[in-house]
Parts: sequence; structure tokens; C-alpha cells
Amino acid sequence: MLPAVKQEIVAAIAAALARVGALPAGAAPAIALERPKVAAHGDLSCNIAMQLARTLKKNPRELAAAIVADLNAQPRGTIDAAELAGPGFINLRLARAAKLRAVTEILARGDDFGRAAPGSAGALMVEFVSANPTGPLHVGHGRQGALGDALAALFEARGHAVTREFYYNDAGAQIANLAVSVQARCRGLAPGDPGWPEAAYNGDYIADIAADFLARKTVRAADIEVAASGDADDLDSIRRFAVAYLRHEQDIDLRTFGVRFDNYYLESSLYADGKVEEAVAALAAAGKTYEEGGALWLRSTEYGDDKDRVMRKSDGSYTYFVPDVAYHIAKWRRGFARVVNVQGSDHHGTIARVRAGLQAAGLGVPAGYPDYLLHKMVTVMKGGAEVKISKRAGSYVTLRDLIEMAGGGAGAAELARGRDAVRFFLISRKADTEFVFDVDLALKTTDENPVYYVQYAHARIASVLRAWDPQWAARRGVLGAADLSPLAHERELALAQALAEFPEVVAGAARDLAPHDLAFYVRDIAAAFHALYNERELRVLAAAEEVKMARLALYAATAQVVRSALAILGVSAPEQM
RNA sequence: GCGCCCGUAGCUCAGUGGAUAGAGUAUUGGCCUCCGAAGCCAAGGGUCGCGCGUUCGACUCGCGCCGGGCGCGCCA
Repeated sequence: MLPAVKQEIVAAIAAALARVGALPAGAAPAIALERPKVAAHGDLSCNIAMQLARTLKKNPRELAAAIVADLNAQPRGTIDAAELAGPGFINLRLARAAKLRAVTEILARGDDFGRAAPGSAGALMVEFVSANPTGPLHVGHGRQGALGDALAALFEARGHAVTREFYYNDAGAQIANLAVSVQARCRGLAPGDPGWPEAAYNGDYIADIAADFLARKTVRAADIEVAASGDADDLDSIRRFAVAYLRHEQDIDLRTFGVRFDNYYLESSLYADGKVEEAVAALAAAGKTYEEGGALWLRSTEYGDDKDRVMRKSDGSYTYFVPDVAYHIAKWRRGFARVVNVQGSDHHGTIARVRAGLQAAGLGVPAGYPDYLLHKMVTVMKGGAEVKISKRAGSYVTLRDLIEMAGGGAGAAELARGRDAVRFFLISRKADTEFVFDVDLALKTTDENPVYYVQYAHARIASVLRAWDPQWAARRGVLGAADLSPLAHERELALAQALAEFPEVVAGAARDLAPHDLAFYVRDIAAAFHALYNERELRVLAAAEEVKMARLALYAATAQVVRSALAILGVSAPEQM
């Protein structure tokens, strides 16, 4: 229900508690309201009597009976009736006007409905995808892109100024590996040949990079431009070219997927700017390091880690987690009091390490910093068998493949359709459950993707509104002023009540780092709409004028909520399909 | 072996400690002279992995098992 309606009801119950002498001294009770699963149990249910019975040492049913009697003795307002049920539930029926209030508010606030004022909450960063530039983005990155972008949009809806950031590990051993792989291809070698590097990446795309490098092409990524020297002996040039090439490829796929980043942060810059050395110095100055076996260690066990960690290897280079700590110190210093990192659950072991490093540095970073949203990997099934995701073997389904397959082609319209289907599908699962993505099924039955069910509801509404007035968008004010009292059918009231929950759903999904809640919610809205639409007696255009206007208002409000929810999920809301 | 996560309908998955555990899909049967049938209505389908606890009340919380995933590098 609308926050305003909820406040009124909670206040009414609190007043009733006071009148029947059920308020315990001191602590104010938290009055929780929930929606019963069974319609016969009313619109709302409150278990406060059972909660209080314990501390008051009273019979919960008797207490509830007193509260019910008191509520029913009050003048009719938001609450139409109260009744006692079960072991002490207080079931409430809402006045029709209270159920319909959301429709008016939605039409008045438009895109702002359910959203907090921009800037009303603090600056926040969501870091996600952060794929190594050693190959194309795969399905797992797609899950992360869909999750991270939706999460960022949820925070924006809650009033945060959100920075979407992509961290590039462009300085480690895997990059050296990439360079060696491309170099081998430049020399005409292929996987399996004598002299082919042991740990090389075997995918065909490596050969493509080599060909462009030898052809002295120039590649451009988000903020860099690299010209190939064409010299197969120049490993440094190969490395820079290959990284830029793959960043470029990833950029294209991300754009196709509708995911944009505000900032790309390069691991190499942490070395160049001296931030890695700074972090090491801070840890050493705090007395949290020691030398052993020619290596420098961090006493991370003092901060909950399983074992102490090597920071600087005996060969003088740093382990990956040192720049990681330096990076998070930089995030904190950049003013992000809250950071959420979206990562695959295979990296969960690093969480304790990074947090320990931040604590040990003694810079005043809070203990739980940063937050993590971990997700399980996607198992891709193709032809009845699992496709193992392996960059080295080069055998995996890329994000781009998936978008093209789901959309039925590589044209702009097909890509847009594929993007909607894949994003909605990937967001429709709780992050920490694994799920099986059957490529053949996605290819064969694209129309069964729930996204079309939701989009279809939006297109249907638009169709009716167009039939009413081709210029309907300009007449939203008329609909917003409509008298809603003709809306009395059970399905109409159910839909209106579901629409009223949008602000709470957004707030809950942001709080719980659970974008899938919003996907399920908007599906439910579409279901409530389709059910109503199919009731012959609820047809709109043929109804009497007052009835027609009230129903059009409900339709327009439904379209608004569907559009707002899909926008957060990064999915389009077409007016025609 | 230790740590984290998961186990719910044939399959894919929802389920802030509440009442009779839900949806999609698949199967079966209905609904277009009427605003978009990419839709609606209905039926069948369950030992919520197993056991013991906490609670007025457990799919939900705790402990122990069983099964699966991931992590336990001077790799990232």
C-alpha cells in the first residue's frame, strides 16, 4: 500500500492499543502489516496482539478482540472494518477510496512515483563486471551486468547519486599471458604446435588480434587509442594493443547490452600513481606486516582472515590483493561512504582479505566496507550438454552470442529484442542461486520469455489509450483528475492495490540488494492487468463516460508503473509489439 | 579436512517467523461476431533433502547429518 496509507493505519492501530491499555510502558511496539495470502482474510493483517501477548502476559485472542472492537467503534476512515481471526490475527478491510488512492498519485507524479528525490541519499558506487581484458564477455558477465546495472538503478531510485564503475585488471600475470598468446599467433603458431606456450589462451579471437596487430591497425577503447607496431618481437606493443582490442570488444557488447559505466578504473594506474606503494607503506607503518621467507606478509588473521597473506612475493612483485586494497582505499578517499561490489561467488574468499587489508591500514574505513553482492555462475546448456566456460579452451558462449540468439539476429531491432529478453531473464533469479541457461530453449521459444508477457501488457494498454485518443499522452492531466469511484470490481481494486506497492518494492529490493524482487513484482502487475483485461464486463471504450475515464486512469497508472519498473531493470517498454 | 552458498511440483524458479506453500513451463480441458489470444479461465501435479531443537506458530531461526557448487596459491 502507499506509505501514506500505511502510516494512517499504523497510527489507527497504535491509538486503539492505547485506548485498550495494551501499550507496554516504555518501548513502542513495532506494528507490522502484511498482505494475507487468502482473500477471505481481508486486505491487511496485523499480528500485533500475538506479539504483545508475550510481554503483557495476556491471551492473544482476547487482546485482539479488544483491539478489533475498539477499531470498529471508531468512525469509518481508511479502515473500513476489522475482524478477529485465528490465534489472534487482526484482519482489516480497507475503504475503497484508500485502495484507489495510488492511481491518482501515480498519475500525478508520473516517472517520479516510487522514487526519492535525487540527492536525498548519499553518494554510492556499484562496481560490477570488472572482467579481465583477456577475452570476450561471457554469459556470467551478462548476469553480472544485468544485476549490477539494475542494482545501481535501484539505488538511484532511492535518491543516491550512483557511480557505475568497471575495474580493469590490466597489470597482472594473465595479461602477460595474453600478450604471449598473441605473439605466438603472430609467429604463425596455433594451439598444439611445438613452441605454443603452455598457459596460452587458445580461442580463435587471439588469432584475430594477431592479424590486426600485424596489419598495423589502430584500436580505440573507452579512453585510449593504441596503434599496433606490427613488430612481433615487441611484446610490450602487443600487450597494449591486445588489451585495447579486447576492451573495445567488451565495450561494444556492453553497449549492446544497454549497460554503461561512469568510470573505468585501471589497475595499472594504481601502480603508476604510487597508490600501491602507498598502501604498502600504510600497512607497514601500522605495524601489520612482517618479512618471512623473502616475502612481505600481512597479519590479516588479526582481522578475521583464515591465514596471513603474502603481499610482496620473494621475486619483488605484489600479489593481486595489494592493488585491490589500494583500489578500495582510493574508493573510500574518493568519497564513497558506501560501495557495493558485484562479484561471482567464486571470489568470495577474497572478501575477508580485502576488508582485513582496509582495517589494518588504519585509515578509518568502517569494518564492513565494502558491501558485496555475490552471484553464482551460469551453467550454459547447449545440445543437451553443459558448455564449459573456459577462456583458455576458447569454448564458451559469449554475451553477444546470447543476445543475438535470443533476439533472432544481429540487426538493430533483433539486438534490442535480444537485450530485453536476456536482461530480464538474467535478472529473474536470486543472485545466489545457480541457474541453468538452456541456449536451445532460449533460441526456440523466445516468446516464452516472461519479458514479453510484461511488455505485452504495456503495449495492450498503449493500444487502448491510443484508441481513446491518439494524443493521449498530452491528456494525462485529464486522466489524473478522473473520478475513480466507478472502479468497484474485485480485479480493479486488486490491481490498484498492487500498483500502490511499487515504492515499497523498490525500497526493499535496494535494501536487500535483490533486483529480482522487482522482476517478479512487475510480472505480477502484468498478470493482474491481463486478468482484468480479459473480463468482458470491464471493457473500457464501450463503457459509460465516467466509467470509461476511471478505467482509462487505472490503465494509464498501470502502464506508468510497468514502464518505471522495466526502466530500472534496463528493459524497454514498447507501445507496440 | 575447514569456510561460504544452495537443496521447494516432471523441469526452471519465487516465498520480511504466520492462517490452506505459490508462479512459469510441460500435460489435460475450456474462452476471440466485441479495446491486441505474445492473453485469460480451470484441472491434475509436493515427505519444502533428512532428523532433532527453539517458538503459541518453522519452507523461514539453531544444531547435526545427506547431496551439489565454489573457495581454501608467493594465480587473478
